[in-house]
Amino acid sequence: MPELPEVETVRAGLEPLVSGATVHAVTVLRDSCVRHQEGGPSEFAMALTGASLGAVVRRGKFLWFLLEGDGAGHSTRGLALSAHLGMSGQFRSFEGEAPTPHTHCRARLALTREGEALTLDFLDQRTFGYLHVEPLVPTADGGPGGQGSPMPLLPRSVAHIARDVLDPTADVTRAREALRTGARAIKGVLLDQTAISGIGNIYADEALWSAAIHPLRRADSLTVEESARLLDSAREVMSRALAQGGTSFDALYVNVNGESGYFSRHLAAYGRFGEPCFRCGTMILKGTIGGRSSHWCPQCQGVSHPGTDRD
DNA sequence: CACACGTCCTGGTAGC
DNA sequence: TGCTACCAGGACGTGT
Repeated sequence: MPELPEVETVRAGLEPLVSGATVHAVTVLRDSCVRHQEGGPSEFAMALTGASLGAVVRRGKFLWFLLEGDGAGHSTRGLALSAHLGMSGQFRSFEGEAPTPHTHCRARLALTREGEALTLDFLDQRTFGYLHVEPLVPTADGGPGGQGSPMPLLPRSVAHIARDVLDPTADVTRAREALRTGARAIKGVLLDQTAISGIGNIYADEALWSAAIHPLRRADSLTVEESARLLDSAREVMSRALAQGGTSFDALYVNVNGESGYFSRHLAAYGRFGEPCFRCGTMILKGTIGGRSSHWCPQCQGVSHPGTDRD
């Protein structure tokens, strides 16, 4: 599942490829992939046709292409092509003549770049991903919209998403406080993209293991030191994955199971149920927290309810 | 207001 | 062998 490191790798791969290209045809092969487009597939195609693609920007797991120039009889300035990869989304590109679309291809953009044909396919086996064209709105703090952004604007659907773990302009104090606010389990807060973004189920478990914090700890039971440690752990785990992801797979080919970068990752908690903890040798436990599978070491991530309960 | 939980969907796999 | 039931995951809408 693409989390921040994968999405950033995709963004970095897409930008030099499509920046400056013009859309001349749009084919939606599965309507639900544009379900967030109010006017449906026809509006999506209409909005995009004739537009030029500019910078490719990312915040957390959200990705968007800034639109430039004029679409079919209308200006596309102030609009973005937003993309979310969901669990299995990926982009694939073809120069020259494009092959028959893959079974999982949900939409195809026919582009022209420097007079050459370029095809950009959006594939998504499990269909949680989506594309839509939407207006840009100002960021709340006037800061840059995200990684790769030249301006303080965000797609409307991303406006409520917090700055991500690796965003150098993120307010660290604020992020630390967000992590120790509320009665929820800390794991739930890590997955809440409005608190801090970019963390998915796998890296949430990894960050908690690394920081030696139980996933069921109440967020507001964390000390200032613990939330700082957790944020540092999340950042470290994500940046290590990014460094690895950037070199271990083709930027535009993130496999459905993330096979090219995913399984080669060094995971200490996620998926290691019954295996010995790398720190203390205790068997890693597995359970469901907030409807998500969770993995933790009962020894070194010990206490889920400090002062009352020992897990 | 804060939070829990069901929902969307597909394909791989465990189990019969 | 072939079938079914179940599970995984991100984000959001709805219910408490």
